[in-house]
Amino acid sequence: MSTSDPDRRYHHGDLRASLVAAALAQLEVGGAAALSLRGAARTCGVSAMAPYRHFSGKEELLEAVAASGFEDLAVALEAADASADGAQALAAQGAAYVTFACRQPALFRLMFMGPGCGPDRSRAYAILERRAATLAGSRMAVADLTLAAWSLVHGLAALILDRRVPLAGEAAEDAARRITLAFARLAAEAR
Amino acid sequence: MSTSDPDRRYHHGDLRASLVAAALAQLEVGGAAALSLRGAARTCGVSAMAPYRHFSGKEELLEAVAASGFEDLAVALEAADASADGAQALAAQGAAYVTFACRQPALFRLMFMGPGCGPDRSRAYAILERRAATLAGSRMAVADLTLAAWSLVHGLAALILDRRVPLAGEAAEDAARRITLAFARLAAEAR
DNA sequence: ATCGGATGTTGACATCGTACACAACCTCGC
DNA sequence: GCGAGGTTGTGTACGATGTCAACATCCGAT
Repeated sequence: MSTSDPDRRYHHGDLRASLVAAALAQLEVGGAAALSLRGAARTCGVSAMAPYRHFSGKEELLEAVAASGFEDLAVALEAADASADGAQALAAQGAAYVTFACRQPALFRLMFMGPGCGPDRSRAYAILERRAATLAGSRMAVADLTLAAWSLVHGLAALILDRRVPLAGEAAEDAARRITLAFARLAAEAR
Repeated sequence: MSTSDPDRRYHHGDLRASLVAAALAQLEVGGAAALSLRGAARTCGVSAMAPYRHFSGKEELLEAVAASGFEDLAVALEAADASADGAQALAAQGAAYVTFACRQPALFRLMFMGPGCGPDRSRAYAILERRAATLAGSRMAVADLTLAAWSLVHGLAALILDRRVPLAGEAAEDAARRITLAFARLAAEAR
């Protein structure tokens, strides 16, 4: 009707994307515990049941949030993978991985420890594998090297996020670069 | 009173331990999502408020559960650390770490991704560090080597648990042993 | 213009974590 | 013995959450 506030249209326009954005925002400020379906709906100015028109339930919303996180991760890794030197590039990827985790800890956790554990070898994996292939040799197959490199940075990120290791901010990224580089050189020399 | 059922004593006897055990059991069957304070109380045949006499809230119960998990982990790592050869021992520790995670996935998650993120360099860390010290050299300091080894197995475990990697059961442990061993040898040779 | 599907709303329910007040029990000092 | 006082468990209540069912509103194709 003509008299009503344009912000209060019955139809939201793009609720699905707004819900994902709201969930992401909530994730950043309050951690995973503060993420509620109702809260996201409230943020979008919509009723508690509206999200169910776009997601089958809470879990599916979280999966969508995680998916958007994987997109960002892939972009960050691709950007870091610039150096011509294989070991340097791998180290840069490692640092970028840890940086991503440190900057969006709750998102990172959700992406990996979340309820949706789909076996999706993501785009990020492909980027890493491409680099690892240039370093692999007889001592370590490509698959193992890729898995080792990924485990290394993933574990480092996880340990840092959970404060299992006294590193934070810049120091964390430095450690990631240093360790990934050492690992890459070890692998390259032993080829 | 003499007529009452002995199972229905007003005092439970050892509620605290029973609650931790109940939570652990629930964790194994239904994952972290199925873990509720009320549920644990119900399992123990006690009112919903009783747990608050032993824990300040849900978080503290979870911390107690996690602590019991760390105990078990340390025991498992210590048992695996038997071999005289440093690289072999490190590989065995890595396999044991992954095995632990695979056998009690929800517990493992709770221990690390749980709400309580205390900077406790646990006993498990000391065991690992001792081994790593025998392999470190000029190329990689003890601290970095320890951190790298831990990150490697921790990341591997995390990726396996979240099905990010197509490994399960025996294959997972094999991969852990293989990769940890390769890493340890690389480090030892480059010393 | 209208009809149907997509989108949102209201109301209700079970469950959860937790606060407050009260009851049963155990352990002392006497 | 026995009663005082702390310890442990109970009952009730409140607000928040995820989800179901039924209903309302809107937009686009016909």
